[in-house]
Amino acid sequence: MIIHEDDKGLGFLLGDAARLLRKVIDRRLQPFGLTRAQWAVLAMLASRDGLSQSELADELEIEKSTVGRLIDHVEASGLVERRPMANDRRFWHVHLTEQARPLITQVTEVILATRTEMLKGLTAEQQGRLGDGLAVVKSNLSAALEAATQLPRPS
Amino acid sequence: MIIHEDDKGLGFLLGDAARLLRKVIDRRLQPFGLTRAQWAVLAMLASRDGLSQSELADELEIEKSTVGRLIDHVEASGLVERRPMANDRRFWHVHLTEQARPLITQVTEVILATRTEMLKGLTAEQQGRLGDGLAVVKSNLSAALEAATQLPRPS
DNA sequence: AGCATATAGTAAGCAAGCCAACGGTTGCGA
DNA sequence: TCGCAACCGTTGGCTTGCTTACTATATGCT
Repeated sequence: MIIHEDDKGLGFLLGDAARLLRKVIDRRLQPFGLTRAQWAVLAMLASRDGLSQSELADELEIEKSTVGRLIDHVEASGLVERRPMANDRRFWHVHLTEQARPLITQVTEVILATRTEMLKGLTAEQQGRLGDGLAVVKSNLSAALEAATQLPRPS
Repeated sequence: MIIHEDDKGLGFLLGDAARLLRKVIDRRLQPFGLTRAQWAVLAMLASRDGLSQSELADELEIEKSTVGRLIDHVEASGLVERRPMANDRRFWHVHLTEQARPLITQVTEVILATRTEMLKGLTAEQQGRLGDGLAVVKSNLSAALEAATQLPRPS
């Protein structure tokens, strides 16, 4: 009765699901001129406007060079604005523009609809367990990454 | 007690976990001169040698243009060979080379070790439920993608 | 004061996805 | 038989991601 797609392994399953999700969202956001990655930036700023690029990189867990390019795009689209900081000229605060607000409310609906569609057929409890499981996996992988990075073993 | 990383939503969680997994595997496969995507090709050929590129694209669920470039890489590494098909000169069969075999057994161990590491702290039943949940999500997303694609409704 | 170090952001290069468009083969139908 | 449709693979262009290296600015230590 259970689906048990074990042929390809959980790792591939995880990658496939994530890739599919990106594909679906990219398509649905195309009419808005956005991609999934750009939306992640906007969504973060919607709740915490004025973050610096490095803070954004930390929150989104991607590299700062990637964040820089993403902001180039959304800034070119006029959705975001880099404002210099007075006391420290090294970094910028990234702010949403006026025209971003209405677009964000629209896109949020699309995203939420997609999420419920993606979780169709799962009970609330199953969804919770899925989230818990993914969180465990994520923290295991973070640990593995750090362990691999610090080659100098602390003995 | 439960981790419940719901702030960013299940979609982001899924993407984050998948991105981390790719990062970890890419690092661990770097000594072998492989990436995660190239490994996917080799793993598929290991069980079904001689597939065509289109068949590979179907199995791996990625575009044929992506498959073509992946094969360019692994072919340049000497792990794979494009053999013309006699009766139909349109396509090639992709075959593993001799030197690929031992490498595949080595890499398989790394991959399996990473999988168990990624699932550390989850019981077998939890792992099963995680896989089932992901499979449901994946099939929901596939359906969403197809629905979006076929604009001409068959009425 | 002055130099070393750390930090914010940028730039260049590569891999992997996608899409769209093209060229070469095959095969079917008029 | 001829031509058109379908199919396989390639190419080019775009976005995102990582890595590494670089510039500019701050800060801290001597």
